[in-house]
Amino acid sequence: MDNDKAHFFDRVYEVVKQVPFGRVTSYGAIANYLGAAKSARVVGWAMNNVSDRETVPAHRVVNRNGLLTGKHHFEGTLLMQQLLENEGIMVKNDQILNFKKHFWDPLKELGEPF
DNA sequence: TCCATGACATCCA
DNA sequence: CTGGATGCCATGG
Repeated sequence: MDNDKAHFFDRVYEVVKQVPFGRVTSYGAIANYLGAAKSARVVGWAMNNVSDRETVPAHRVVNRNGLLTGKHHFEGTLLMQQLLENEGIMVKNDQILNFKKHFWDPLKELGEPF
């Protein structure tokens, strides 16, 4: 297997791990931070392929609309919402309220990797 | 190698 | 707001 391509997944994991408590980010933001804004789909794939759910808070990663599109991939349909609410994030109708307020942009917080 | 799918994003009707 | 279509990259049959 080519390690170069596999690095992309690890990159996603690292960024997600750096997401602070009570904050959320989007697939596109992570992809953009990695310099592949168009590869947002691959970011989601990395979440699905993630082995360490304990270290990788995938529940803090949602789509650009703040919608919990990936909640179906968790154990319970409400598990993802429960985890977010547990962090003080209000979720209504599978959508994060004040998403912009809880939004955590790696490019803005961590700064550009270059 | 080609085709289909996916936890996305963007555009257009 | 909703739905369809397109683009992107990676994985699997």
